[in-house]
Amino acid sequence: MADFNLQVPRQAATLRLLVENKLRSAIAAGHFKPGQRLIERELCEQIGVGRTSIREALRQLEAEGLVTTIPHRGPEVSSITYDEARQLYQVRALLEGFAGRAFAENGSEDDIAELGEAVEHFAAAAADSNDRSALIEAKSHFYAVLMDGAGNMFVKQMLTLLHNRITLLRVTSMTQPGRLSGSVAELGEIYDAIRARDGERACAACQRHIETAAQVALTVLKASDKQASPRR
Amino acid sequence: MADFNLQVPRQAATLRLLVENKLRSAIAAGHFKPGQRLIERELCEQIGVGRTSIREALRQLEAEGLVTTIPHRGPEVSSITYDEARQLYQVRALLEGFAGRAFAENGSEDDIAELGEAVEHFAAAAADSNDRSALIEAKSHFYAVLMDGAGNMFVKQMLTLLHNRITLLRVTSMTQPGRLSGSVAELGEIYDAIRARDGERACAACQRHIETAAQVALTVLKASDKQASPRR
DNA sequence: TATATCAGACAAGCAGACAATCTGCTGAAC
DNA sequence: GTTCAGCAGATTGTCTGCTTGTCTGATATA
Repeated sequence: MADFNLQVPRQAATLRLLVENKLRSAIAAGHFKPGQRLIERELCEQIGVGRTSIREALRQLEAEGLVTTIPHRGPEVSSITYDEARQLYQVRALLEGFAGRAFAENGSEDDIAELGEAVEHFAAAAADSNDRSALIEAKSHFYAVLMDGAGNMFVKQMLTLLHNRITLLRVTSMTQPGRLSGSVAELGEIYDAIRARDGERACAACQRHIETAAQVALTVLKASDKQASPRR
Repeated sequence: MADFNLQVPRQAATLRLLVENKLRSAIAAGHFKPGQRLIERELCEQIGVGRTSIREALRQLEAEGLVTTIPHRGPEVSSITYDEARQLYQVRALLEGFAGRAFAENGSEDDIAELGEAVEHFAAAAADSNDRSALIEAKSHFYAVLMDGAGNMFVKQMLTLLHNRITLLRVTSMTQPGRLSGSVAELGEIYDAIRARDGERACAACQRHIETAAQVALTVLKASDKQASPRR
């Protein structure tokens, strides 16, 4: 954490990136719902930029899987079927398990210390039950530290992608009553295993964490999922 | 394989996709080398389309990691360091292992039969040592069948991505003398394990296959890699 | 009722223009 | 001779207007 602040303003430019992030968070926040069409001209007006920037940002989101573009009809927010969600969680468990193992085996002491702090922050946020955004923030930070410490940029990239798509589900396991303390315990287990440099255990703990989350999310999904929208 | 041909012409449109594929294969073929700048106007002339299409296609490739865009300087073909290549092969082994296991456990009999054919084709192409393109074609087909049968679209997506980026290395393990028969044997092992419905063995076989390929590729890379180009 | 046709909506794509920024070079000051 | 300011060229970033192709739904007709 010693060298990250000098060059940050360097990439601040490019309107396109701003639009991209704007749209991404709007989708994550549920402002645009899955299946909703995203009409270029409307977005131009709402965001206040030209069509070029909008189109290119949409192309980026399309590549990430957040929006689906139907030729000559335009982009819409991707929807995700029950089955896809299941697959998604499978891959996520696989990758996070790998990240956990890699962290345990190769992470620096500094990384581990930072992870410890992240766990504490999360626990603190969980205790203060009425600050949801802080909770989400804390959890994101935990994952960021975990993925950075794992030292594999591809895993990080892919997990970020998967994470974005999971937000499409609008189902966080944390929204379920009683899950919160479970989450805290699970993150704690991950941290313990990593601190002990036990790769196997860290991998298993990460996977268990995701699998538990998946179970909760999929149950909720199944209940609310009459049938999925037809594939493109 | 019974229902894939009626709707294929349906997506033939969108100039952007054509440009995208054109560029992708040009990069894969080594026509554009890592580090080379891609100037929009030149591409417009070479391909014969407007700047819009070029830019959007480049955006897609950027998201895939094939090109890197430096703000106000433009896109260039991504280069990949030795260390990144190592990470890349790690993830690939992880994901292909998963795919192999999933195929063994959930693949249909039809899928398995098709995989068998793919293996045979590859072996035949390997025997005829002077048809390189057929060899590459056969190998791609094997992977395509493998990933399809695994039944996880995210894994497939990610592996496709990784595969594209590996071509950036311009180092195929198959280019090494003597590796070819090894490859054939390894694919055979994968097929055997899957046919026996032995998930563990299939997973291990896939991982071993990638690890062997990685070893060869990384050795070659290390020899030719004085130092990597500076990160963006 | 069912089919055919038409109009509107909208993305796909092109062309041209201007602004912002990077890069390298020239020339002047020390 | 070295260093730095400043200028010019190159190239992307962004906007705008326009044309074309395609889809959707409504209207008209058999």
